[in-house]
Amino acid sequence: MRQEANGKAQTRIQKEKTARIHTAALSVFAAQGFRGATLDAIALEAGMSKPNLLYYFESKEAIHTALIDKLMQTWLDPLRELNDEGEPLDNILNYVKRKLQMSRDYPRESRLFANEILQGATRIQHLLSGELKQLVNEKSKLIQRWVMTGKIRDVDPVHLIFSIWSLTQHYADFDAQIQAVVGADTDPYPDAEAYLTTLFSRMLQV
Amino acid sequence: MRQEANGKAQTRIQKEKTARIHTAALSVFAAQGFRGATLDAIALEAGMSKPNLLYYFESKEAIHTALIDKLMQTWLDPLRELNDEGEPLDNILNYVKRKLQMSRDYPRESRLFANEILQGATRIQHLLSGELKQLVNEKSKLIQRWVMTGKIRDVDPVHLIFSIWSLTQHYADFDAQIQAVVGADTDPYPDAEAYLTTLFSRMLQV
DNA sequence: GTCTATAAGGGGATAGAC
DNA sequence: GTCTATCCCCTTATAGAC
Repeated sequence: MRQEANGKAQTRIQKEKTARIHTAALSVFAAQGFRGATLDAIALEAGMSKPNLLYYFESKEAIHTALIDKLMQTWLDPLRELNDEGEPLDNILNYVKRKLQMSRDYPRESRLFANEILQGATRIQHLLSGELKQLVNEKSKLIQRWVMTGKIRDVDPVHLIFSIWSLTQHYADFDAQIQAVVGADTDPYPDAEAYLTTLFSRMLQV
Repeated sequence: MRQEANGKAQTRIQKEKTARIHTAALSVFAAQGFRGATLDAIALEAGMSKPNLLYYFESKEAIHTALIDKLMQTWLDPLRELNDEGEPLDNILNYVKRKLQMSRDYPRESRLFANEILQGATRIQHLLSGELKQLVNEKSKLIQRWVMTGKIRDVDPVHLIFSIWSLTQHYADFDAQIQAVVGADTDPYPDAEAYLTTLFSRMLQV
């Protein structure tokens, strides 16, 4: 039985190994989905044997859960930081840029999340209808106030948030399709940022 | 060996069975992904035994391929029909509405496609970098002409197309998340259509 | 802590009776 | 055409030596 599987005190070597497993599992789960991922593939990617991997995590499910939990802690941070300081439109545009940057920097995390939602979100249902819903409601009110006070044009706040998620995560999740269209040698992100800035500016600017 | 696995002449009963398998497999593949889907689950859903299922399709892979091929025949039809008749902005708005309607009417097809892209699109790579890319280039030129002649505002045509795909398919693919936020008893599509119409109108109207 | 060997079970596919 | 029984590989997880 592993002693420290739930994030308690760990030796340096334990931390290093669990981190390597996290990284390897993230790659494999993001690329293959939960069922498509195998412990063999994760162990290979992490450079250790399968039993060794299972010395650090008690099951495949446990690795996946750890990854999802870790992801959900930070995934909503950009939205949480949407606030009432400065110009409302700039705040929204900055949120869009930050989310797009996350797609670029953490495409595996985005795909892990997308796989989870696409297949019914059974493992994170409680987070979606609890914390996520609550956060969307809260930020919707903020956006609604901006509309009421004439800071931005009239818009459905909830669908505005959905559209930001959709448009930014698309560049990570549908990367295979985007690369096929623009060519593997072309970086789509500069054009994407320009396009999204234009889109939200024109839609919201009074 | 099945004689008619590749869409040749079939008896009425063969057609009916293969259709039932298609429908069942679509549900299961869309919900679970290729690896997550099992022949047991498909057979159960189709109301027949597993060997019976394999009498009509020689393998799990064959069922999946048949579904993907069928899907790809029609998936791009709305974009193909984007043309130069009538008002450019109306054409684009109609394309958006039609794509959104497809998400509503065919969510399983959308998720099947999303699963495929998300996991690297290895099985349809040739279609993406062939037919799809070609079609996007062609329609981009059309949109570019509308920009040049001042029919719509200046916009990156390729990213405009990406954004239409992203925003409309999002309502099918991320349904679990959307339902968690708006509530399972609320139909998000009317608001979604209003929101997307506003979005693209404001962005493109001269 | 890490390994080799292996148990246990799921799942794709086939054999052969009817 | 359809079924029951079964094969066999793949995959998760454990046993036990080192």
